[in-house]
Amino acid sequence: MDEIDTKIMDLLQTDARLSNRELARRLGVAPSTSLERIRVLTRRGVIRGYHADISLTALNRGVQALVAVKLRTPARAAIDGFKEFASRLPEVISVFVVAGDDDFLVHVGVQDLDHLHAFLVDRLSSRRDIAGFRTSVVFEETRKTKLGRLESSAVGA
Amino acid sequence: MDEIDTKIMDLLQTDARLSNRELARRLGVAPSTSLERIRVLTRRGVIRGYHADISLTALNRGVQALVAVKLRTPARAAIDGFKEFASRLPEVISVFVVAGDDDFLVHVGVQDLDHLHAFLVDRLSSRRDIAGFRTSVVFEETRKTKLGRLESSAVGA
DNA sequence: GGTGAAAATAGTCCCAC
DNA sequence: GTGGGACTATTTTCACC
Repeated sequence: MDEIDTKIMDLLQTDARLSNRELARRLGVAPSTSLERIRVLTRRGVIRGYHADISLTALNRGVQALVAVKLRTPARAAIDGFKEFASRLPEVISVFVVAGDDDFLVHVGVQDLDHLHAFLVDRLSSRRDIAGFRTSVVFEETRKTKLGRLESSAVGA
Repeated sequence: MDEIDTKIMDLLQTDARLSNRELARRLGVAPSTSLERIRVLTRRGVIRGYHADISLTALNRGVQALVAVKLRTPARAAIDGFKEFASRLPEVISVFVVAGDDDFLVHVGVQDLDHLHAFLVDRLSSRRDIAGFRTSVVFEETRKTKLGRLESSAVGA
């Protein structure tokens, strides 16, 4: 994982459709070299895939919310059960299994507030395994398009 | 926004590096047609970009957390100020400005729990504009790689 | 809007270093 | 692990439908 690999990750995070030729040019290596680097990074699971970023509005998901869910009995079976359930709902964008005040944070994207309401009362409230949930409607989201690699270092000392 | 556009969004969400030729083949249209469709979708802001999905572990971010932040005075200036601040921190993956019990939900990714601790006490606790925060450490994340377009419909009635 | 063919450009493999 | 070169494939434009 040297400087070239880091730069490949940076460049492909910014524009996954860069041609291999252009990638090689920016790296200062031959195209065959960058191609081989990409292959290795992919095989090692460093590059997990390439995805188009589609406007949520175009997907009829102009309204987003983060729903913190607490289960009645947060044991393995209940957690796995809810996780599977939530992941399959079309409104759900991502599901975080967490430690803290809650057991899950569910990121949902829906058409409007009526659909958010419907999601909460029809899909969540009816589940017996949920002790309760708190909903945070999203006003604005800032997502980093390019994530840098953090220094591998000890803290403080 | 017809069936072909929808399928383009699906296919490019799944694999942004699909060649235009292969895309056209799967759509059942000529390559020049799919190329033009992509151009229009991009110009209209439906396709926002193409990004490689890089393993968080490879980026030294094996530990993730969601931090719910409450400001002392959630007025415009304070909100914008904290949003700018949080977005610039290298540990931060995304920032949600929300309504509800909190003012922000900050998604962070760091090397380990020591670095999470350092992030919280060094970067957040020192800020005078923060009334408090709650941290949820992430055990597991399930993110949808392909987001479908939701039906455009009224709820209930 | 969509198509097909031609010209320009890029991807990929092999082999020598 | 890297780079050059040859071969193949893809992208892109454009006149036409």
